[in-house]
Amino acid sequence: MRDCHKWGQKFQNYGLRLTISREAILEVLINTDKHLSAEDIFMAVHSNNPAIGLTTIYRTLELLKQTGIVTKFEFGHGKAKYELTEEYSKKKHHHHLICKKCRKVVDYTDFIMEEKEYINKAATGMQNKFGFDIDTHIIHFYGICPECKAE
Amino acid sequence: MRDCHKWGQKFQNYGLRLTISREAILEVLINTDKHLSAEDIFMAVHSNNPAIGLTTIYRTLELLKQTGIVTKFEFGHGKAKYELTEEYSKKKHHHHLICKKCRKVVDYTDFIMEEKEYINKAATGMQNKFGFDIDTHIIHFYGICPECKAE
DNA sequence: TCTGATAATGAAAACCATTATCATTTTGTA
DNA sequence: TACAAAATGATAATGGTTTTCATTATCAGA
Repeated sequence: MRDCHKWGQKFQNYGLRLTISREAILEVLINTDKHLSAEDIFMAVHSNNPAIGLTTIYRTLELLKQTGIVTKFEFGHGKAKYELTEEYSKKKHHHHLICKKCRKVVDYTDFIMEEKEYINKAATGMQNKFGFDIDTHIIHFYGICPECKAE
Repeated sequence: MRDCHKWGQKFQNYGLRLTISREAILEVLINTDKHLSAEDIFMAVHSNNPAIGLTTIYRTLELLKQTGIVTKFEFGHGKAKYELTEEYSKKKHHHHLICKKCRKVVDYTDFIMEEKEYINKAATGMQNKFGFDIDTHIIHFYGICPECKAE
């Protein structure tokens, strides 16, 4: 990687330090296209940096969430999953497709224009109706994946 | 109430019994327009039926979820919330608007046609692309409510 | 109505992801 | 280099949810 300028900057602005642990965690997040739990990240980091504890993973993820670098998702299966926000990720804007049986999560990137249209209308509507300022939305689709269907 | 035929039927089909506890829990769910946690339901049930324990609440909610009578939501603040599915509820199809500060949840029912259009396209797309059978989706909007903004 | 098989229940303990505590180490800066 | 602030790891605590297990309620058939 060695491309931490963007975060380095962000960390500075928040008075935070860019430490080995934090770099290692970011590196894991950058080099995956999966949806990792804190424990997944812990194990990935652990292979190179056995000294980094699970507590630090959680703390750092919380920090990264607060600075808008990662998003935390709860798919409803106990463990939360984390991924880089659009601004910091190579991934396109996407939603999640979750298999109710095996809990696999797949990204879905089509029909973004249609989605934007709907979301904008809805967000404006809510602004007017309730005075809520909307800044994020999530869309999850639940179903059964082909592998589980085949069983 | 005394209008349990629909569930009574459903319970029968699954070889389940329609007990006092289950009726009491359903009654609470019917007579609210809020998003209740297991504990909320426990407390509501407890006033009339002090003998019913929290374990039964959890077990029953899981059962109701499996039979498609209630939906479980995880808004990401610890406790899961439950509400009747559309088929069994007086509520219209709606989505959730969640205040990130005070965690209030508000229902939002507008722009359903636009939503349907987008969701149908997306669901069909996913069917074709991944072979996933989609049967539910959730849309959550996150923001700051007017009360929290005022503070 | 009784009876036995099965399902449902409550209390308590177990679970397990996440958070808080606190003493120690690391970091950036004077 | 020295010092204050931030970061860390090990451990304990938290808290919502599940399991366990002995007891009780329910239903179908005799």
